[in-house]
Amino acid sequence: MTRTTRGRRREEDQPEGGRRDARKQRTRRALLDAALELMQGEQSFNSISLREVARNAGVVPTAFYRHFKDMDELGLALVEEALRALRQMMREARAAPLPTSHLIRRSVRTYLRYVQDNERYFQFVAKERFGGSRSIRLAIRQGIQLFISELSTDLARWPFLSRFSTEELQMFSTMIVNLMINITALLLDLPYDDDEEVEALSHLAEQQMLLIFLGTGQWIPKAERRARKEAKESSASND
Amino acid sequence: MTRTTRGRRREEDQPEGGRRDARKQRTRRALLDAALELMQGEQSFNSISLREVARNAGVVPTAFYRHFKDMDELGLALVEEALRALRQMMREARAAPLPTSHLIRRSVRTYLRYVQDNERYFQFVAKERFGGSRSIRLAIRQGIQLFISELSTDLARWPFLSRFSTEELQMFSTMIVNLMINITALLLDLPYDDDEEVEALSHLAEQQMLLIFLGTGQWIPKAERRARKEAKESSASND
DNA sequence: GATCAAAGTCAACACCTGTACACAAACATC
DNA sequence: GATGTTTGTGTACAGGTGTTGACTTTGATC
Repeated sequence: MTRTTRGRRREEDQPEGGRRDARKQRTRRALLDAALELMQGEQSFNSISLREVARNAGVVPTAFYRHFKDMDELGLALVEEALRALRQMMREARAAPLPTSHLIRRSVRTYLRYVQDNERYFQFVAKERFGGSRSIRLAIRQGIQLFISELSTDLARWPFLSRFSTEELQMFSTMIVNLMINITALLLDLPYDDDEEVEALSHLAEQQMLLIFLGTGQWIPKAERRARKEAKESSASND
Repeated sequence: MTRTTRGRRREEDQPEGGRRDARKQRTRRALLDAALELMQGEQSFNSISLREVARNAGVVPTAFYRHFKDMDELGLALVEEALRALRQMMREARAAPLPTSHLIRRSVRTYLRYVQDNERYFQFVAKERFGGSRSIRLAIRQGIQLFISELSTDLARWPFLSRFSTEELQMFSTMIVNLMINITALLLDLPYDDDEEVEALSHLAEQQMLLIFLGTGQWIPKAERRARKEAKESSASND
């Protein structure tokens, strides 16, 4: 698909460094940015028009088609960008792991800071997670699911969680991620970056996460549950 | 505002039982239903047009204005209806309290059944909670907040939760409600009422709720936390 | 420098949108 | 039954929409 030229092109194949391509990427970016900007207000993705996006990108409507065949295609591109950025944040976090002291506190704050820095993307994802077209919703959910899986393999390394099955770890991760998504939505709805409010949200998230970890501490792994049940039954006569 | 007639009207004031009023209510309902129906598909609320709603209600566009001044006003009416129905469900649940055995299991199933029966409203709320206009978002959030408060006063009656402050109970309730909202969204996205899938979702919800309750069992009330800390400090010399 | 495909512009189309206004029918009140 | 209000209809307007096809400009390839 990329090979549109006549098939020659040897030396500089990967870089795509042509002045032409640079220009193309620039207006593509402009279109994506325009869409993101338009969604900052009241509008949802499928209530903004192709023409609006083009206008906002400083380009004529028909030029849009040189980059996306559809608004839907642009939407999927946005989802992909947003999730890729998120995954990278997580990869970085893994590379430089946080010290275990105050781990929850630090993780929450790092994440919320990241949300504030990439507000536009999160705004978009939050709105479209349930409100978007089927394809967009699916793409987002898939991305989040992947995120959950990665988190659960991280959790598996913790000593006091190692006794759980992957299925159980997935459940814990799901709850943590959902929790953070809810907090994210609240953060995005704050009128302006009010540090005090952000602080309150951080605290709330920490509390909720702590509650979940306390819960895991009491959770009886599925593997043990059957064993205990049998033990109880055999000891019933001893009572 | 209701008193549009010349001020007479004595005997049949409350019933509003005029043939005229009945007709008005009927088309008002038709408009609301039309909007709900249109949202069953891919569309979000602010991507459906006034004309579309009118057309779907079997009425001419200009007739719309006899009932709502705006699409936004219709949206708020839908929010109000949805939340009122939900609150009533809860009131009924309180009137005929569930037996404590398998309480979580029964509550979850009752609720999910209710969601399935009122699918259209939940579809609407789910989409507009983050995607809608500011006023709609606020109305929904306010309604959910009220719901959370009611749940937390219910929880306060449970013996093993009575030691917590209202603030803490609110947090627990928030988590439970958020959890159920997430499950609701998943339920709404099932292709068709696949009983097996619904069963799986029920189970998931029960597990997650159980985890939270396990967490509350380990949660140290704020009031005690200070006390324990002091006790620990004074006993430090004894170790 | 000639050639050619890609990126962007321009004008036009058929259609849909919200809203204003004048009007007809239905009903309640006297 | 006359009168006035309410509910819904019909027409019209100015403007926005997605998509088309033919065009110019621009940069890469030979």
